[in-house]
Amino acid sequence: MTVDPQVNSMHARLKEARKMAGLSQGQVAKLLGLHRPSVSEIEAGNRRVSADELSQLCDIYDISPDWVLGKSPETISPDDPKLELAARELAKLKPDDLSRLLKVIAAMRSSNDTGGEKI
Amino acid sequence: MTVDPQVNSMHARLKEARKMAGLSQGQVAKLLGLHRPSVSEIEAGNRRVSADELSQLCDIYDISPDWVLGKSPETISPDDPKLELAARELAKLKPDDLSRLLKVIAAMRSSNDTGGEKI
DNA sequence: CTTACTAGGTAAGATTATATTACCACTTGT
DNA sequence: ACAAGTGGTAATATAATCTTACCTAGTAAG
Repeated sequence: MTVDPQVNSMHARLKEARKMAGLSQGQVAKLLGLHRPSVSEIEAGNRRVSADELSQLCDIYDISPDWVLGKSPETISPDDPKLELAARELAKLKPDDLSRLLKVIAAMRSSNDTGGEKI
Repeated sequence: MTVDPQVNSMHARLKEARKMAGLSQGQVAKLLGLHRPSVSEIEAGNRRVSADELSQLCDIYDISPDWVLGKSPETISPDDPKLELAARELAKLKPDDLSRLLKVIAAMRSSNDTGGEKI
């Protein structure tokens, strides 16, 4: 998802997630029962987000609260013992997600991957 | 972490987590920069919790936002065959691919997707 | 070029929630 | 009994959000 290390604030992540979900502020506002300016101010960092709103936004955008609040590992040092970390992360996944992930892995291995493209 | 099926609301989980951490409302209030009645009302479900406050509470109680918001995924049993398969596949990845994958995992965690879409 | 439509940012007054102080009851220890 | 600690709740002053409105930029047609 975010692959951009400069997206480090919650409101920026929420904005990014909305765009990734292909939704407008107005659509999100309607889903949340808010007015559009409220969504605008939230994404500008000028308005707080309640825990309930955060929960709904995570459902809408299909992201996790951990990630929105910056509790998920965002950057991994290239020379870490990454396999063990990956194993720990895998254990946290739901079975369906793990199945999806296996497909991602397969796709990665079979691609020639000239680098640079986002997931 | 979990466990009491009757603890199904966020404020109840926050109260439970505070007690598990062995803290009083007054101590938490001081750590959060709030007054004690605010903590009391939060745990009674009469006051909203902002995302920032939620984040701080998770740090203080050593819990995850996913759990507080009821999005904690079922974990896969450590001896799940799919987990071993995934680990073997991960070992075949190039380092850069693995780094990218870890980010995907972080974003994917606990997202509720019954939609069965392809990746 | 003009019109219309969509998306998004922002201002101002009305409305609502929170902050702050205070007082209450209960418990524990002196 | 007393004091200290914990937690629930009320009243009002304060701060936040809501709601409406107006503005700009971009885009697609006429």
